[in-house]
Amino acid sequence: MSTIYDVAREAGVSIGTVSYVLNGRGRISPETIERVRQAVDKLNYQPRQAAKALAQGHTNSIALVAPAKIYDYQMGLSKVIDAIGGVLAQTDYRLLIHLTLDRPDAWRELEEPVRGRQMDGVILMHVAMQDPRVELLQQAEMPFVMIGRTADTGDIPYVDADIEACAQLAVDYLYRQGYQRISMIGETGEAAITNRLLQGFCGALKSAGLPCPPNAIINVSGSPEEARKAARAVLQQDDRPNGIFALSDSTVLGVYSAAHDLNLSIPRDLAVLGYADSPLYPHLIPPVSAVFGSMAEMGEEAAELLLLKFDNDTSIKDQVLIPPAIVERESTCPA
Amino acid sequence: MSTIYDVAREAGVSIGTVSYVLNGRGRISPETIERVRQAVDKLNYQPRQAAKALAQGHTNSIALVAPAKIYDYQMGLSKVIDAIGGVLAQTDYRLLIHLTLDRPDAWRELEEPVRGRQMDGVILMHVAMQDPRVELLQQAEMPFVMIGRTADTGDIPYVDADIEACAQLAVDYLYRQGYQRISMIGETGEAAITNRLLQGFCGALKSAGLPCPPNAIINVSGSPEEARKAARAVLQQDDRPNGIFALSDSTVLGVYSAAHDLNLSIPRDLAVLGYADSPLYPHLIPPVSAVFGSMAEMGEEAAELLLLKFDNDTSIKDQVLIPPAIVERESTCPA
DNA sequence: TTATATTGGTTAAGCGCTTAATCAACTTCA
DNA sequence: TGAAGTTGATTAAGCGCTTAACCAATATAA
Repeated sequence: MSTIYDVAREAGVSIGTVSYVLNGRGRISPETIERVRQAVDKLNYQPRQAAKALAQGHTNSIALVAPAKIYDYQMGLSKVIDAIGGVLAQTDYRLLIHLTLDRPDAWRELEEPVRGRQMDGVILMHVAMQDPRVELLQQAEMPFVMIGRTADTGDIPYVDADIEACAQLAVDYLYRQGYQRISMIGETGEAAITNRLLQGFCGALKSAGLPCPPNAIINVSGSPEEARKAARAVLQQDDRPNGIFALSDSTVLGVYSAAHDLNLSIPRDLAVLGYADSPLYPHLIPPVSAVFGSMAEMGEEAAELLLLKFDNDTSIKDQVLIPPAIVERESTCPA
Repeated sequence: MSTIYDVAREAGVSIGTVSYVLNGRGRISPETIERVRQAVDKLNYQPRQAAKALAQGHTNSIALVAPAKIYDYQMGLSKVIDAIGGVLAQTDYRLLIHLTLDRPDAWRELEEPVRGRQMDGVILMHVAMQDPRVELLQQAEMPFVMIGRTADTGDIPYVDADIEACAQLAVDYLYRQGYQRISMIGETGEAAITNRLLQGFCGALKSAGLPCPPNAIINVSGSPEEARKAARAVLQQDDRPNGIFALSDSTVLGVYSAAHDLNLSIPRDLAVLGYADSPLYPHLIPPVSAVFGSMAEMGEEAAELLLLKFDNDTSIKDQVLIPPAIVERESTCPA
């Protein structure tokens, strides 16, 4: 591999000049620029990133950290990547992705890169507020933004769907479609999220003049199997729900299976409303209606927020809630 | 952030000693090691990766490059990551992930990191042999291994499922289950792959004493919609197939929808056999039988192969084919 | 006792860049 | 004509590590 010295020699200039040309700074004459360019091409030169990073004190890359749990991908990872990539393309930042396996202590794999400054900033996606990585980032004074979690404390920047509004909208919508007995099933992860969901849920019921049932939310782990079991149990009760708000695509899969088990037809006997913008939804049978805040918007906001942090702009709003919308498909019987 | 100088001062030794302690090399007394350790802890020191990389000439990280196309995730990305992670955990290599968006020229985003030596090696997953990135890696003399593609030329190292054997096994299996009119639908990507599939497909038919039909393989883009249309067209023919080998999970989704459109019951009227080990398969209705070579095995092999390349071990077999297996679920009517 | 290893470090060069400071050669202007 | 910019470079220090080479002190062997 050729170095900046080779290029300098080839072009008959000093390495400083080469550096200035490559970075478009300094005062260099057009002829010299051209000579350097040609030398670069001829030698097929590309600056070594480690050297650049060491000299500059930053790496010009940001990392997206997300769980590798497969069904989470469906929850819009690619849309987020797309959006972040779009924003970063305007800058000279690059995007690294750290997918964390679902193993105990897997978070530690982030320690070396973060504290060793492999990146300038981090976007944490679908990572719980209490996750040790949050503290890691804070202690390492690494700028970061969370996606898909709403913080309770004021000092953690995040972009999230307005899940309270989501729950409200979901219930509202189902109710208006004629489904009056509504349950939520899914993995809420944290108490804070559960509470926010219940808030929206009960709020919607109340404004419809209905009481807020106990056990409105059925918490299951992320796997479709668990959701299937839970849904089956609920759907066998006397006063079984006729509308289910399923909090992830894997929950939807479970609920669909449960409905099939019990010979319930969707949407005739049971409405299923998904959460998030899973690419799976249009392709299940029947296609799944869903409520969600745009992942693309969240990705964009998060990226921009992080970039602002780099300019240590303190005047920015650190907490962004994306308003939800409904996509109507066939699992909820459009009136 | 503290540097190695701070640690050296704190421990009362030279920076060389600190470096030796941290890397477990050199000859250092237990007492000195302890002192350095304490200084490291006290100052919360972590070596800056850029400095380390520059001094050592390598970064101790390898990159997994894969398309960000969402349905591809299902084809085992997380299993591959898991497997690679498992292998790398034994070493001191770290795994970076570069997800390439489905945009023209998106491959160029790999140019800077690769030529700038941000990683020591690359694993290319589900990337075509003719992809410009292959040439990029070769020109940059960056060690790499491909996953999920079989090379025709001898000089490109790869790990892939034995797709010829997959097709053969698929047909064989369907045939034995009583499905005699079999079609393949999916995105083959390259002519080489199509040919290999046909080879296995027709081989199996021939050994069953059947002729090899024209149009045995229906090539569609990766989207479920296209697969749905194609499947619907095929299933409306006079002599419609009663068994379909669907080459990806998104194809399976399309075929399932098509069957539903035409009121065909799976597996009674139509058997559907998926390809690859998608986590989706167990959760569709009915659960999807599939044939595939283990993604975990592929990931492991690829990682080990790459590590061997680092020791420029030339004596290694560069081409690995993983033998396929069948997972029987309910979409193919177990006899 | 003297030559020879061994132990436990230190020294300093080098990795390949960036960039502030500097400088020589021209212009411009009073 | 000389002082003051301006242009287009060069110089050299520094980023934070690694590591070969070296060295002093102590242990071992002849």
